[in-house]
Amino acid sequence: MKSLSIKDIAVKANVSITTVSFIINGKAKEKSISEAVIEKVEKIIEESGYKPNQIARSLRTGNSNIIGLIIEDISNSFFSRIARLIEDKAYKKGYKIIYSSTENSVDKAKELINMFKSRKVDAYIISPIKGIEEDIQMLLDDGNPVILFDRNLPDINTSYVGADHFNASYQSIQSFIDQGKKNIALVTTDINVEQIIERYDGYKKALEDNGIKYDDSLVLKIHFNQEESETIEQIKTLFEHKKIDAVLFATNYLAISGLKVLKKINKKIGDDFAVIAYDDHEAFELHTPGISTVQQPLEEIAENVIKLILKQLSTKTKLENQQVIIPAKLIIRD
Amino acid sequence: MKSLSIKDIAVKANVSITTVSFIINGKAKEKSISEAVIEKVEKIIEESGYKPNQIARSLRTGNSNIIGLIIEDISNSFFSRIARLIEDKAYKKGYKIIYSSTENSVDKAKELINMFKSRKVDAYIISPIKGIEEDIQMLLDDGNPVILFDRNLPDINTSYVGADHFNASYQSIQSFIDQGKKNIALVTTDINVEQIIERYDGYKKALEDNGIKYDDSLVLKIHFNQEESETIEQIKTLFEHKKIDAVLFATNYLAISGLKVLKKINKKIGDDFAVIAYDDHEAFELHTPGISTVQQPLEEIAENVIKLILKQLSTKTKLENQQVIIPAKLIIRD
DNA sequence: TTGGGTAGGTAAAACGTTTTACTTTAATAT
DNA sequence: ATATTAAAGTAAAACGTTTTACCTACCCAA
Repeated sequence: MKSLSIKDIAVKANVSITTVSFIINGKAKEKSISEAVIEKVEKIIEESGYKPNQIARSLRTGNSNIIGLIIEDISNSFFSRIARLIEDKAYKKGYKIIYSSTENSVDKAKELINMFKSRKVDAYIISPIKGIEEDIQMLLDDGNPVILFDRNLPDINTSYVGADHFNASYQSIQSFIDQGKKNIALVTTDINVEQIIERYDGYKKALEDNGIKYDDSLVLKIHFNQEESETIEQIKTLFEHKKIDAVLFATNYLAISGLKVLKKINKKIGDDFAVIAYDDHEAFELHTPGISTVQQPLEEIAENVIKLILKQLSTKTKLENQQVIIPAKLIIRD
Repeated sequence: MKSLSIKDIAVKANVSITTVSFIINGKAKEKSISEAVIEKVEKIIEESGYKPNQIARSLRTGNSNIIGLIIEDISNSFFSRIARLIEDKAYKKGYKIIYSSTENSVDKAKELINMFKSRKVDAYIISPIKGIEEDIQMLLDDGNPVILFDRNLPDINTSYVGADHFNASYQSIQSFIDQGKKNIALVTTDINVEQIIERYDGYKKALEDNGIKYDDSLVLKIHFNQEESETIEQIKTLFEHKKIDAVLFATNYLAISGLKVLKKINKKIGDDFAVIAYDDHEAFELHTPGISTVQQPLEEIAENVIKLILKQLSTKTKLENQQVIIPAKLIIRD
């Protein structure tokens, strides 16, 4: 069953294709089509259930009403929740989202950009990784709206939305110190992205400002793509061999691995051992005792991303770049 | 900066558009294009970074290499993990995914189907809700490959992949009874989908088979779209006013709300109060004591879905429908 | 010498829209 | 009476591909 085309409608209504097109696109008035014709055509469209072929439309107009979303991993709750919020808001403005996960692979990220390009997406929302600067720059050079979020690329000159990772990290460490902690560990990942580096910098600076000597052996950098069992081993080693009274986990999945270790070695969180996790997770509220976390303002991030994108899309000229840095919130639980 | 077209390549190589097209599509041999020309053109394509415009391609060929994925909510970890697995596997075969969340709204689901239709997606993977049977039937009538997963629609005659919800639920209840429990509650949702109904039926049948009288007041049906605070209130009321020694939660988010209640009213899970949650969640393993769960075989579900879709896509004739029911696994923790 | 076959290619239609530039008719102004 | 303008609409080009049907030149067999 072939689907209807604008031509079928035109024939049925006994008018030209042009006329139907004007009516579909709400330009009937301005192109002085009579009320009678408008009504007739609209009725036929309604009855026949005709829907314009978006592909043909895209080919002709050059835009697709699709926004490409490139993230690290849709199965990570931070990203899936952001994705949902962005999808929601975009949907209301008539935009669809195509997403894909890079899995932190530069090659995959590049491929994704190419694929989005050949699909002529109208805009790009990217949580980037190092190594794709050139590709992003090409998009910008071609005049595509691009917004980075969660992680920034210092060399790229475009809008960015993200949480204030440095301060969030700093404050977490400060709160440990205020509780009298001295031996504070950091469990982080080795992926080389701004946001992780800032968390590290915040950790270091807070120690320094409080006159505590930075000890490299208290910082554990977990390899990104490794099996969880190995991660658990490494954290276990750290906990068992070092004198530690507090630990900041730089991501929620690392914290989850860390909590598994604690359960395994039967170490209790309490007065002599404190934990803070970066990025909230349902498991943390439920945990006994509750796990303190740095909450990223998901809603606000999504809101700002989509606001910037839509603003950019609705004007043809390139807008001023904006760097939106949103404070994260330290939630203390026990 | 306009992007390159096949014409630009043709001009540069001093051959016809047709020739370039044949080469791009690997039909050069079969169309007897000389080695020399092939090489020349390929070199130019390589150097110029030309990528065919997929939109034009889609318009001409009628297929998009895009698969539409319609789910309830991408921010639910069950769906986001399935989505990731499907995306992965599809990607390897050159297919992209467009997804959207229905939020359990019939209207939104219908809109999504229409939107996918007008975008000419090659296939549909749908976790359906009641009320869109007609729309799905239309897709099938038009010859589109459609696969349902997680939830089936009994009236629709197409392939389906999902877990064996009835038996998983039955076994959970049986395990309670084997532990000597008598007053077993079910906390479920009021959305009217197969998979939820099966869980309910399994609960009922297990009680019946063991000679325990079904008590309607022990079954709490939570309204789907309500605030979590209200859910917590309702569960709290149930726990406080009824004599209960075991409870099965029909979804993981309900279980999480339930655990929050237990924490709040300071009721311990143990010998006199047992809990099983349907669908695993990281919080359950970490919880003290560990929460037993019914684990859905995500990987297998995704695998089967994509296998069926790809098989269907690679043949032009409609294949035999398949109903793949995969056993779920009861994981006992403590 | 003719006919057929094949190697190596190309012109042009088609996919379903949008949009520009144009036509026709009627009304109005001078 | 004539020029101008407005109203109502349309023909055809263009977007970038794929694909069908064709063309030309050459070779070889009968």
